[in-house]
Amino acid sequence: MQKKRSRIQIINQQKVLDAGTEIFAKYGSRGATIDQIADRAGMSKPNLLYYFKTKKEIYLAVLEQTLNKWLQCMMEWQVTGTPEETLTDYIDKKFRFSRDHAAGSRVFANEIQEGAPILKTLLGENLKKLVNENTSVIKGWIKDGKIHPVEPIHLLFTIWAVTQHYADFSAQIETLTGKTLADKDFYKQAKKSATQIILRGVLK
Amino acid sequence: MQKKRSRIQIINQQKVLDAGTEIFAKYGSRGATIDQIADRAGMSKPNLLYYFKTKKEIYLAVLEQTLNKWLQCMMEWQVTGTPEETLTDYIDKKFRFSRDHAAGSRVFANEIQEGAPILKTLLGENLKKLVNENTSVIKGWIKDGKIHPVEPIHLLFTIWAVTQHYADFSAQIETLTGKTLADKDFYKQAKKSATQIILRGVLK
Amino acid sequence: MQKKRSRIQIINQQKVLDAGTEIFAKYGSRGATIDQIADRAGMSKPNLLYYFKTKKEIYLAVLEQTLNKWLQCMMEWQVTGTPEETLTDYIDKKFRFSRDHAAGSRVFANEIQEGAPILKTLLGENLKKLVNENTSVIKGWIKDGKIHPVEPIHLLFTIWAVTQHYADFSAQIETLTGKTLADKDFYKQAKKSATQIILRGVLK
Amino acid sequence: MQKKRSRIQIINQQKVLDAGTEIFAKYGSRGATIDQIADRAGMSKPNLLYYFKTKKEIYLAVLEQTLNKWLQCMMEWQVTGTPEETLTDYIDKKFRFSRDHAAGSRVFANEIQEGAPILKTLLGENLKKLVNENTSVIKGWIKDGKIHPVEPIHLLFTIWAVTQHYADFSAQIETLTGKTLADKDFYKQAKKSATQIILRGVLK
DNA sequence: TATGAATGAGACTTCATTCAT
DNA sequence: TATGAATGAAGTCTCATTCAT
Repeated sequence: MQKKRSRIQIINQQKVLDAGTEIFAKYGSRGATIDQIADRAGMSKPNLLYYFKTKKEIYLAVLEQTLNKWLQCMMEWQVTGTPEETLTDYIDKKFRFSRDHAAGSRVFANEIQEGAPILKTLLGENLKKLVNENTSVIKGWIKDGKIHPVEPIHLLFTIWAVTQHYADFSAQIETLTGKTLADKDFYKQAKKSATQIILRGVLK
Repeated sequence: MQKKRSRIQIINQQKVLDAGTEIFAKYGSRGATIDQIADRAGMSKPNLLYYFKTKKEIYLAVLEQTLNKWLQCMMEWQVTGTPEETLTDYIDKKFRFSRDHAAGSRVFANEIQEGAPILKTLLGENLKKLVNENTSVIKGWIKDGKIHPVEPIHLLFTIWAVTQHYADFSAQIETLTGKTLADKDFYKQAKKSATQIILRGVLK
Repeated sequence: MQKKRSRIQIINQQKVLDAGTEIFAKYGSRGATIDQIADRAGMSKPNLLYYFKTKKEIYLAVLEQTLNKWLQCMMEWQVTGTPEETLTDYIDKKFRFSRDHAAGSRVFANEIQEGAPILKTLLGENLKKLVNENTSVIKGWIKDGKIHPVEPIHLLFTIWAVTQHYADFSAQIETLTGKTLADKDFYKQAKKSATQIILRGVLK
Repeated sequence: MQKKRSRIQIINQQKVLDAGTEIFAKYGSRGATIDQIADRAGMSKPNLLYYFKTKKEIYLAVLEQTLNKWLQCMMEWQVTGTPEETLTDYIDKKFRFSRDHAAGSRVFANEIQEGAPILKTLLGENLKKLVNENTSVIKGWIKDGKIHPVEPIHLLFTIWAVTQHYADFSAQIETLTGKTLADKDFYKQAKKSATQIILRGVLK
């Protein structure tokens, strides 16, 4: 029997998660303070702690929520189409994630920089499995002569790098261009450029 | 009259900078503690504070030192050669920076995620100027029909993204491959893959 | 006009008093928390506070309830009989109190250790008067040559010490013997031993 | 190689232990606050925490220090002499402990009331062994017809009860008599009365 | 009568920084 | 130059109490 969560509980917990995502994205799990999170969530610190007993608990929930969305994105790698279709679709999904979950992406980046003490246990072997599936598909393409020979794992890293960059370095990008992925034209342009380079870079 | 710096001073200050770089890379400017830095530097906290009066001073020095090395790397963009030569050389330099200054790169990444409050003043318009120079060159190549038309700034972002990814996400990469850029073969493979994709992606 | 107390009110207030006695006995007036008491009383914290407005109020009520029972016990010192009868009866009553109100006895012990800030005002001169009456009786016995000469107050302390020990140190006693005063045989044995020693110790 | 402890460290740690003993005696492990302890020790809270990292650590050290003194007292049960000599000596030692370590005795009393979560592990089977040795001796006396038949364990409890009572209930005793064991005459009187009653209570 | 939600005060603990040697 | 000792400020968390329903 699962715990009943009243309407207000769900709303407030989500408020905390959203605020926490923003703050953890900026300052990391250690640098972030409950005060900051409570402030951004628009509630008092003790009230926040009524919903999540400890800072760690908030961090965990933030990580988990982001992870779920991220895994969903990762798993939707469509293996049925041609390499061009598959890669285009994958890059599209990753870009969408970067735009819609920029802060979450940065929380991940931070967690990884801190040595991923939590993520490792949350992910376990899941990521490895997903990656193995993806690289297998790429290997197949190469064997079938559909794309240029390239180390599959590095192709994946390249895609991740480019798509996540727009989320993780949005501050820098905004300084240089005045734009973020929230800007529709900029988003299209960024996605188009990245897709072009990568596709042309591997397709025969 | 500038302060005399004895031999031991120079050595110890560098010890602190190295330790600080590692710790700030992991935990950000707020999350890092002087204790951790002193510990890694192998000196007592008060002794460390004899060399740098405050935590902020350490952070600033770390940032500045990394910035100098980074700017040097950025400015060595050789505009004389062909696009192929120029890009190959640039990617090579960025990869070398990622390998030799992985922690510094992560300090940057953190600083940018925190909103780059210090970097902005340290960089001022320098980065914009550099970027403008680079994009001008790329625009010239396109106009001359030497490379496919791409948004120059996004090409730059792509290169940065890929090259920095190996430094900033080394923890994740190590989990998945068991390797880091410190591994010679892995380094070559990564650089080769990235270079291939990007060059093929833009060259005609 | 006194407040009407409904049936449920009386029941719940007693629940709180019982739970409070247990918890205050373990952790003292400061160390005990309303949460613990509410938990043990099987009601929510706000509901508990509907019956007693503050923690102090609970503590006071617990103390007062125990005090009443204790005074009743103390006042039933039967002066009419022989020393043997009187002491036997007194020890019996004190033992019964220890058995039936072990937790209450420990609440007292705690209160006294904390300096008895409340008890002092609740007791006022009552205890002194009672003690004076008792010591007078003992003095009479001595004068009449009925018992060995002994400082009356120390005889009282001895009786209190032994009888209360079984309540206040029941945890230790249980560790060593596996028994408590709730065990009928153990209770008889303890009372018999104590009575024997004390009676033989003072009777001629 | 054991940690070096400078002179001032030893002094300050002892200051904390003494203050801690007093405060824990009054308020128990939960009710006591670091502020109170620091206050009584005459040092600032952070400075106190420089010597003992947590409140629990102080509590443990207090308990351990008292335990050592207590065990020493318990183990000096001189089995060589007559029952009269042995018991007199034992009561004397227990009284001295009550006088010299009254606060420590109350810390114990509190710890036992809280269920002795720490003491149990610190003591382990030690106390049981000690008690078994003592009761064996008493059984021998009874078999040899040297003392009246009594349950040995209850004789021990009686002695403990009376001797500890003067420490654990010193507040009450002071209220009633205006004296504590620190008063030489009162100490002698108390010890004499207790010894008389108990000896006469068991010796033939 | 009962309880989920909210909060200010205060307790524990960490940490940057200073002092004294 | 080096470090043990000390501290104020700030951060995490608990808890008595109140509010609203």
